[in-house]
Amino acid sequence: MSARGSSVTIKDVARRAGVSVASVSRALNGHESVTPETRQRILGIARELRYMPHGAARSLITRRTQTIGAVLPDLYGEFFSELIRGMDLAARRGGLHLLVSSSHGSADETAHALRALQGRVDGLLVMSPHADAGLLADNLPALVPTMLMNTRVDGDYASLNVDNYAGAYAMVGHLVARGFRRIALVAGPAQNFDAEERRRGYEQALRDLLPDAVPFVVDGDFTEAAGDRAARAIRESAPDVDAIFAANDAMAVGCLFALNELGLRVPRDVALVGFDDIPMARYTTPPLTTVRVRIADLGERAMARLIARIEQPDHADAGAEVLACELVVRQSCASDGTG
Amino acid sequence: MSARGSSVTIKDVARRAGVSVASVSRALNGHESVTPETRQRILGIARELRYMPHGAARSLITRRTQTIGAVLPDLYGEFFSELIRGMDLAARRGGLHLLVSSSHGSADETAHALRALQGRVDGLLVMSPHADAGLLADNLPALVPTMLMNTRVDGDYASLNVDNYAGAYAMVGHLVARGFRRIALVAGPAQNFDAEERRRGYEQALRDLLPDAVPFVVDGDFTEAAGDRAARAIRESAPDVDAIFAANDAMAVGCLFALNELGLRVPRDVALVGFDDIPMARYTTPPLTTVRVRIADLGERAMARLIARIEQPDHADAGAEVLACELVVRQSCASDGTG
DNA sequence: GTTCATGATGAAAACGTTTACATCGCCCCC
DNA sequence: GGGGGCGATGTAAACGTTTTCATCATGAAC
Repeated sequence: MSARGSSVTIKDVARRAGVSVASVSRALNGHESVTPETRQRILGIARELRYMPHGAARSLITRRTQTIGAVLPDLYGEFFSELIRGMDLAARRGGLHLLVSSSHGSADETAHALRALQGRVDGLLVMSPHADAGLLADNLPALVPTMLMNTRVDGDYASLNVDNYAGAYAMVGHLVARGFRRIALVAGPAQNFDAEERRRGYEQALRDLLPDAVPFVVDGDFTEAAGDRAARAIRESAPDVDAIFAANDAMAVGCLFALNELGLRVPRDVALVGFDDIPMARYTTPPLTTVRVRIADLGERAMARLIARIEQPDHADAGAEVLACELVVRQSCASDGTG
Repeated sequence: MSARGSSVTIKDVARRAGVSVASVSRALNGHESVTPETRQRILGIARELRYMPHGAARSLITRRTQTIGAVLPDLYGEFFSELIRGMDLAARRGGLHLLVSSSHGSADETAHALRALQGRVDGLLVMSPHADAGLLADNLPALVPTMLMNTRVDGDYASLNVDNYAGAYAMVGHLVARGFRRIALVAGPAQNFDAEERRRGYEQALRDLLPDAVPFVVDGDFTEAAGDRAARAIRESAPDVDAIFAANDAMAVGCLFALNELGLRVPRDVALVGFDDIPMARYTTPPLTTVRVRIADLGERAMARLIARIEQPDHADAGAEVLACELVVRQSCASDGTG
């Protein structure tokens, strides 16, 4: 029928129904002050015309977008997959959409993403382990409720952090209790808040529990490839290492792969533990001892708190919350190798 | 300073700079017809005021959102993680954002998501293996460029499908060549297009290559838990099965876990193969023989085609494209068990 | 010293909604 | 029968941008 280039608007519906746009809006949004017959007629015509409200126009006037923006360092791997799942869960419960944006670990891109999200989201979930206070202060839209995750900055932002320090400390404690004495850490990327906290936990635990041991840290970047390289480097330079603590599970998986290729059996020849408890951890052979982060819960909780803040801005739950971790013992670090 | 509830707009900048909003807009968007000094003054004030353009308002007038909407059946697991990564890659290259929406496998939610995205996106990437033609016709915004993925419908939509049939056929061929004769299929969810095509490939290959064999299919739903259950069911009811073909890798991982628990060695006691080649597949023990889908490529390619359509609507690349799969042979189906 | 092009700027319309306010019947009640 | 209340509907403003068009000054060309 209409060969016009633009799509059908509320005006078209109003014209066809012989009413004003106000009535169409009211009918569509379920206001009560419109007679049942008019409403039916309008609804019928809207359906017939395949009318769909224009989101941007609606947002402009209502100041609501029904969307939460999530700015994450990356979208790659099981960790973020789980995180997004948790966010999606809570968002769906609140009837909200999820706009994900990856900063690819770059401060520039983080800034750009934050600015671009202004006016398209009702709230912001920002995980930027590499961000500093200035960046956030400069680029966070002033009036958009924001929740920071695993981020170093804690002015009076609302935030949610994982207790990386305690988790790493507990893991080292477990290894020591099992009799391991030469424990290497495969660290995460430099400048990364999570990575730094985990390393801090490792080092402090070593100081406390094995005062004579010297920390042995090899570099990594949270990827499987880095784990692979690290394991080979450790075997090369320090074959007496009896336990490898990878700062996340992805690297532990890489280590496991390399160790297998080197003909070493885990845990008989060397113990191996990780951090995060990604879904895959229980399916490796042997299943991986790790620190459970409840990644999906983290995303879900952050989203839920954010939504609460949006719905009740007065409550102003601007606190910093820390999520406890939990040691998950599987077969990859049995001291006697029998699991 | 300003204690007003609303955030700073272009008008505030204009007032402070003593110019009209038009000039501010021009300065900010890099138009040439504004003197260098005015531009500098405006830019300075904008920065000082932390002005950020309101996305919805801008979209309303420009009819561009710089955002692509992706409606996926789910956000859970490595498959979607990889898919999203590919999309993100291509989107970023085009300077676009990604708005993901999960339909949780429900037609209602798919419809709702599609409608809600009207006016917030420049293009739509829809993967709904469960959708039928009517649903899409009713709910796809008329003028929004759309790309369908792994979806049964193919009117004159632009689409991108994985060659599931050929992949499954090839896998069965490989198993037969290796000498396996009693091959069970752990199927995907009913009504799912991908699942149906893979099953069709399995059944046809069996008919062609092992005319005497009767197909043996157990139900599954693409989750690890289903794989676990299926493997136990197979061992229970048909211990003579010598190869298990899981319709996706997640279920294969579940099978592997169950088989290990049952004390069976893969591939010595029973061969196991999957489909998708998720990143994890190479890290299981033994590494998993599977059909590589190049998931990230799939997402990237779909996004790239969509962007091309948006930028050059005339070219109208509305074709149906099929992405070939590739057999990846690892150790989980060696016929002699030595890999 | 006109005329004309040019380049910088401003005024205002437009985008598609929602909603405060005005209007207009209608019915009820005195 | 008139006033008051109310329920249904319409009018128009508002949201924050971009962009067309008009305006105005400036300088060049004659």
